[in-house]
Amino acid sequence: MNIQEVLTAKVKEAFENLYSATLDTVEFQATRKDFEGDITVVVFPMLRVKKMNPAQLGEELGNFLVEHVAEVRRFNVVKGFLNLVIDDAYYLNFFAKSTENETFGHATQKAGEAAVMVEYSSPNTNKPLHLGHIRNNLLGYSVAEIIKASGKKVYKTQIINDRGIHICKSMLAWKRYGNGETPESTGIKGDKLVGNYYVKFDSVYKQEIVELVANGMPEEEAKKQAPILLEAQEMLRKWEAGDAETVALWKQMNQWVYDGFAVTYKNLGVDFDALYYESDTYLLGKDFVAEGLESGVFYKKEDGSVWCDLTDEGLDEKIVLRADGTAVYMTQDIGTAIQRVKDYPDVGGMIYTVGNEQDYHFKVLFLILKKLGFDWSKNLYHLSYGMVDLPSGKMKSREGTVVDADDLMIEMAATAKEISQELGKLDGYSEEEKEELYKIIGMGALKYFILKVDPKKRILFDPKESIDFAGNTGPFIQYTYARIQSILRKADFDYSKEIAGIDLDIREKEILKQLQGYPDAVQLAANNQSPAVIANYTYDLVKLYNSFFQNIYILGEENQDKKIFRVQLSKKVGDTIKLAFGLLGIEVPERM
RNA sequence: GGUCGCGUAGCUCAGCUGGAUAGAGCAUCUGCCUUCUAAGCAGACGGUCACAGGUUCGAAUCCUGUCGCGAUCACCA
Repeated sequence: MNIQEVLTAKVKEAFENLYSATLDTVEFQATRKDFEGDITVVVFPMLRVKKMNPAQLGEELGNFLVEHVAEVRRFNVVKGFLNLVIDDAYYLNFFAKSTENETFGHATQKAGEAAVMVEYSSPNTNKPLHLGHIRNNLLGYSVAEIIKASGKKVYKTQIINDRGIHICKSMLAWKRYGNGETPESTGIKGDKLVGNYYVKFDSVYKQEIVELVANGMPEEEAKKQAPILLEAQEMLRKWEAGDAETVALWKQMNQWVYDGFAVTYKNLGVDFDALYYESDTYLLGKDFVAEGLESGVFYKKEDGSVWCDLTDEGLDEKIVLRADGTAVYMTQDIGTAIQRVKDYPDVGGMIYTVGNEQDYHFKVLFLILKKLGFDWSKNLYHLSYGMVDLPSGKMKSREGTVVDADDLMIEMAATAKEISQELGKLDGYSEEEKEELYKIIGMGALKYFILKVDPKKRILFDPKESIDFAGNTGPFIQYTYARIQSILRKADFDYSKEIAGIDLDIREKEILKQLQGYPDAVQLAANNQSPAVIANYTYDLVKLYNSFFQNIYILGEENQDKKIFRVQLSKKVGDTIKLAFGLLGIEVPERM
């Protein structure tokens, strides 16, 4: 039981005894630094129940608590705030218990609790991943890990957009201009190779438009009539008809892309439990449209197209099936969602990690699934995040204004290497170990940089300004972890015994208070689907620890019990950093 | 134009379901490596929380309006 729960009961009891009145809730906050105390009871809300002077009420409550609650040492009252000083013994006792649990703060999976499916990444297969995908992947992966740690079973999934006009464009350009190039023959990473032809397609397409316009065709018309576009559309029709040659090329080029993505995912450190391919699912959903048509959820227009009327919900009408009977995006999303619950019957809800440009789409999708009567539809969430923009504006693959994911990761490691070499603390590490470490630090900087900001806010990324390695950054936190490991390596004595009865330094107490808040931080992060909560929590913990580390001797302490406690405390902070960073997908180094 | 999101220090961001004098980092300036890793620590400087109303004992936080930025409103995905 944490101190807040203990005090809630006692304050209520005090109220009954002193004023024969009943409190529903008791409001707490951390005591401000300017006053003495560890936790503060806000008395203002109590005035509604018992009308009296807030300072006097605080005074009387304080006296009662000191008398009846062992943990409360003393108190002071400032205006309507009752500041309580909590006994060191309480924190030592909490600490002893928390150290028994290696994964303190992470809940074990509760029996009977429904699983959650988290979708993220979901790329198109016609071009390599860029910084925008990095944000998506890091967010999705991290939220999945956080929800796991909050006590639920999680499936990570993605839907790979492997079919459609976009991949046909790359295929066509490769067929025309590729001269049989392969990743093997050129040494170019598969997704990059395919992406090159997507860019090639676009430049030919643009050229054709210019020529058509020069010959007198209106631009709108030219955009639709450019020969290379018509040919790509023809290719898509062939694909849908199952044309052997087209399908073979499609398979081959997609495979190149998958091989390339696999490398990027591995370097990013993300993984998936279940893969869905659009080529398998794009026809799904039609049956449910038919059912919905029958039950009146949808209606048919004269031309045969099927719609859902959402004007009652303040939205528009939305098409769910084309006039020619083919599926639109919404159709397959309906089908895929239903398919997933069929495949994984323990799933009770889903989280879609998709940019905020699709807010409207998901609002509609969830409403439609609700109208179709699926009870799990109430547990569908769109983890909507802001775009990653450059100073010049949006990233555009076709125009080459993207920050490539692979390149960025390499740059981050290179920067880490530069800084490390300047500091020169890695004597005794082999070149291999060093390279591995540079990657860990570089990725730590990148991941923390992205995850520490609230998902819904957009990020401006300036390639000219490198990501920081000092201050509120991943490497700062990793560095603190490495410092702690250094202490632990040097602590060549048995520090396992439980310590009680020592006086705590104010800095030690602050660390203990912060540690006690870790379980709440995990739950809050899970509820808000926000890795930023974990990032900020960890930063605060690390700041407190560094202040302690720099101002108080640990191994140099003469009192044996204090020395042991400080080593234990260091270890616990290190363990917590590792756990928390694990939720962000960031590794921690033994040295740096 | 309708809808949704965002607007906090020069820059990048915290600030939970309303609570004390709004907090960090970067940048600028001072100190600190002959005991545990200076990617650090200790400190200084820096804010009309976009603006205007409202609710409340109390508003950066909740409500309304205005302004600014972004997204979206396709038989595209």
